[in-house]
Amino acid sequence: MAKHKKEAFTQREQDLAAFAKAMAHPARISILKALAQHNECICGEIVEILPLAQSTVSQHLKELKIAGLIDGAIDGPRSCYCINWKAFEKFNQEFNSLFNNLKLKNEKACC
Amino acid sequence: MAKHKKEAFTQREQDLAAFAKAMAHPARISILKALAQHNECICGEIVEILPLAQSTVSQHLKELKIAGLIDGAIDGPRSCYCINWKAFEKFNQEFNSLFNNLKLKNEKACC
DNA sequence: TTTATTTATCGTATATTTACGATATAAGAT
DNA sequence: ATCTTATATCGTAAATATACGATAAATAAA
Repeated sequence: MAKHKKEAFTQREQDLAAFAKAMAHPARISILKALAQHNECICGEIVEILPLAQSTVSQHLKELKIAGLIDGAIDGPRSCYCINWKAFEKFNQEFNSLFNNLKLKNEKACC
Repeated sequence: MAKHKKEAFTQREQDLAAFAKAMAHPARISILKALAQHNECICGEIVEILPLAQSTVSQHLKELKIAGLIDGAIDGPRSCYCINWKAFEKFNQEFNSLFNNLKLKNEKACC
């Protein structure tokens, strides 16, 4: 009885949650940061930046790619990743429309 | 060998990841949305909104509270929750400083 | 062709998350 | 005092996530 009930929620809720989930690990934040700081794709440097085994980094990269936060291209024996800015833009909009717009009205906390 | 290595990352990375993790489930997004739309605390209505058992909702609320995204006050037999706007403000700033600022420079994707 | 290099995937052990029902707790209502 | 209502916590089963080493795959270099 631990089957996820994610289908029971709206698509927007699921999408926002999926984006958040992709960022829900410091290693992935670190990867995203490294990619965001480079204008060009990074190929192998990421493995050296992170304190994790190569296979683990590869797994994190895969998750980020599946979630759509990064794009990747295979370039010979090496791969090439970069931030998918469109996905971030969409997340930002969703996040703001959910919270920041409401914040202006409801600034005063009640507990 | 599945021990988390979160300590190996910076505090900011861990904090951002922890915030994202709290939002990484549609049920919690739904709870946050409901709370954000109300200026006053919702007590029991949340359980009725969600398609989940009362105990499960309570568990999600607890996670959100521990992560600091919501505040809660016990008021007799019922509880009272509301958004912690300060935490959202902080997250927004961190997120923007990590990604949106960089985005302006690196708009052009490369793969 | 063989060898080296780089990255992805597989197998697997452990940890964490998710969900539920059952039960405890705490205060108001009767 | 007892019953009702609202919420939290416990126990637990199943699902997912995390990490690593080993290995595969794919190209470049020799």
